[in-house]
Amino acid sequence: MREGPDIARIASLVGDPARANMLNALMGGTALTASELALEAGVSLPTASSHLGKLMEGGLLTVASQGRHRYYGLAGPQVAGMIEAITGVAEAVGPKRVRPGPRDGAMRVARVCYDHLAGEQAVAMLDRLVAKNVLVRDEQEIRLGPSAASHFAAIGIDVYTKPRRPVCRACLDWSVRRSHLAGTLGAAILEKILAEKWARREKDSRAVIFSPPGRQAFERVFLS
Amino acid sequence: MREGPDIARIASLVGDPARANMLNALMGGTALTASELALEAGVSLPTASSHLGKLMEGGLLTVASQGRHRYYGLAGPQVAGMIEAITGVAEAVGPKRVRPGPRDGAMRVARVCYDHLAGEQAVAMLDRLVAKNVLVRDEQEIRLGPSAASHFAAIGIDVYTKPRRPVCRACLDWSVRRSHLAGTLGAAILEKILAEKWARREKDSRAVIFSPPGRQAFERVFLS
DNA sequence: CGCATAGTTCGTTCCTCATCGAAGCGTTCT
DNA sequence: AGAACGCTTCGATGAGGAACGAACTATGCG
Repeated sequence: MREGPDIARIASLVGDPARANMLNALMGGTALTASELALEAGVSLPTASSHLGKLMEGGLLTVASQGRHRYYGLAGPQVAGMIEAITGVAEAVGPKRVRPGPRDGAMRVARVCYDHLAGEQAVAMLDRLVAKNVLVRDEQEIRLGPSAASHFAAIGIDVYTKPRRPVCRACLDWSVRRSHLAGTLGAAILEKILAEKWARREKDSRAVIFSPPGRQAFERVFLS
Repeated sequence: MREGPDIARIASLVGDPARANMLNALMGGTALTASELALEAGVSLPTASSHLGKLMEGGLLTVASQGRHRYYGLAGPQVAGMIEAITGVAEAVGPKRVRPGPRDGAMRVARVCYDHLAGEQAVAMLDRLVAKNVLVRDEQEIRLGPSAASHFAAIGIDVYTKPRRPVCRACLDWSVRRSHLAGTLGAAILEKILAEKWARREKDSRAVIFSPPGRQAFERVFLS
């Protein structure tokens, strides 16, 4: 009955679980591809595409086509602010969850994020690689350092194998609120971790469980 | 897939047009009854009751029972802030409507708000009544002034006829962002306006159209 | 008590919209 | 060119939920 801006239209866009997950994933500021968002939301690609279309039409998203990839990002700080506000209310009225406590401890420590490792372990690893100057952090971007090629070759990872995708990318970690390493290099490292059987994936979950010796090996290689 | 506060749940509560209208109506800060909100949202009472139940369960509303009335209000400033944020986005991305222009001119000038008059005419009327000290504004409340009884009696309105409901109440006008007069007195005045045929109601709309002589009469009685 | 008003609950109907498989485009790599 | 990949469009299916009428509870009035 009332006139005025169509707040129901906007709110209902955020009101779908799949779309909410996508928006949440984009809150890190990094633009993501449709496939990544589909995984993030837990829906198929066609479904994700449909959702993205609606979010675009609603003006909540922008898109940048790069080759055959389409990078979706939040339309602006105002949209991000709105999501923050909604999150605040949801937190306030939501089930009084125990303080940052170990809701799902394993997930906080290490988990899969698309095709690479996320969680405390992943954040620590990126920190260490940057500290050792193997990787160079430059604002939003991450680049290979001078010793990167030899450093990773020693571990059995060729940083130049799949040049199609960006080799490195920063990806914001929801549990730690800091970045971890994505891109082909991040994917290769996760692949190695699983191939060496340092860790196994929890069934039907994104959690990654390290075995005690596996953890030692990982720390020796990436955190020393 | 992502953990975290259930933002979709909250957003979907706001995402229904009926509920959005209710929340919008409550943004004025005045608590309203279920019937008033049903009218505001343009739905039947049972439907409104169901919506209110959901908003309560979601923690967005509080309720205060007074006799057989139940006054619903926003749960707090955080909720109001969230609605503001959503409204901001909706305004920004919405159809670039012409500046406050006469979207529906008649509605801005005068319309029905539940059982009383709203719009520019109503706001002007309340201003004038307060200026003449017939009514006394005291913060949120409006009370009868010393000359109120005689003043309204002269027009043929008995301010003491229906003591069940508050005689006066402030109601925020969405188009002008200022208050107009609600309560039994507000209702009685609207009744008189229609009874005297100073104005007629637009079919299927809340607009109230004054005839030229009717407008003069109204201005003589209430705006002089 | 009986009647009126305010609100909720129940049950049914109906429609929107999320979902996915299959197929269709455009890009990139070999 | 052909194959692989990223993404969108189309069509069919299905479930959730918004809507209202009717019946029920609760409060107030005479």
